[in-house]
Amino acid sequence: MTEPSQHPSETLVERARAHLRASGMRWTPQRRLLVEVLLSTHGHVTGSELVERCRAIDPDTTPSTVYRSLDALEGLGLVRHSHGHDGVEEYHVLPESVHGHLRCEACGGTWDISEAEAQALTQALAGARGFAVNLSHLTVVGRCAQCPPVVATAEPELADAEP
Amino acid sequence: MTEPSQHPSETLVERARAHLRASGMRWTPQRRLLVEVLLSTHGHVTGSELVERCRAIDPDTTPSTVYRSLDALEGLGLVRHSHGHDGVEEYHVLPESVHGHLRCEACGGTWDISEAEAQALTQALAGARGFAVNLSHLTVVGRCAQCPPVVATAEPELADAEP
DNA sequence: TTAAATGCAAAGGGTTTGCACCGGA
DNA sequence: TCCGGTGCAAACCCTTTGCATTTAA
Repeated sequence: MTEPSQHPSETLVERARAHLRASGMRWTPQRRLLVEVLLSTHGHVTGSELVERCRAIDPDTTPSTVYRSLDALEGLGLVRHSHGHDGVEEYHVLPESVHGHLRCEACGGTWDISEAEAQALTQALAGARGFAVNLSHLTVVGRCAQCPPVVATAEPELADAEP
Repeated sequence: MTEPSQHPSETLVERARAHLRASGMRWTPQRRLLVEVLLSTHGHVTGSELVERCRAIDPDTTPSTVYRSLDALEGLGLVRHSHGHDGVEEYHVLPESVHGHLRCEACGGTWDISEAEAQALTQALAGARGFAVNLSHLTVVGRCAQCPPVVATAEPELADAEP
């Protein structure tokens, strides 16, 4: 995976263009902008965030174009979407390797979960149920090491009132 | 309308009422209906599904009331919500035990994941990262044993074009 | 040339909110 | 009585769609 001369993302933009054109789709300024924004993105972004970011660069950006382009790019496998913490669609870019996500519900931080790290889960489920985990759709929510643990939720506990 | 019957849900409705009243909240026909609908619910329901189901029984049901009551009940710990497959909020009732969910992306079936079953994952993440998994927010997507495995996604593979 | 993409504006679906009235406790 | 709840309608947010126009190839 060594790119000889240029910025890695430079190459990726190039590839995105090639992919689009190879599929009979067109390489437009709007799509180029979107691809660049996507490539400058670390973890996940929601559709509306992408609209914003594109607009920050080109104020003429239109939501419909962004969403349609996102669709197109997704069809080519350049981006993928999953469901986010609040039920918002989230896109993430170029999954070089299949991985899941970890999100801290306190600080909002996110990290990747590698296949190796998820192995404990995938194997457990495969063994017990014959269930094949789709790692790219896995988001694990909880508390990261930096955030204080939950402070005794003071919960009514309806279900356990039973003697 | 007080049946001295011993349907388990009968008891739970009673408890829900007690909980509400203990918190200074009121027990209204609308809330009673919602609680009954919730208790007759197996897995998860979306807010709008709940609105529908309530409307099926009482056509005068109003969305705003349902959502507000859902909020109230959630505040008491009687229901919990998580994010669903398409990013829709999903409620599930009375989590007697904390558990996650398993969803087959082919047949749409869902199952619970017990703490024991998730232990492999939670321990792995706790050990490696000090991350405390919130099991009730865990949804694992994949293929169940009954559904055929994915048939070679024929994916463009942008990220790794050549060896 | 010519079909694909764009931009606009309007629709859509689920959820939320403001406000006056209603009704549990 | 009194404050929480209800109902209605309108607002909202994000996303999608129809259609005429533009534009990449």
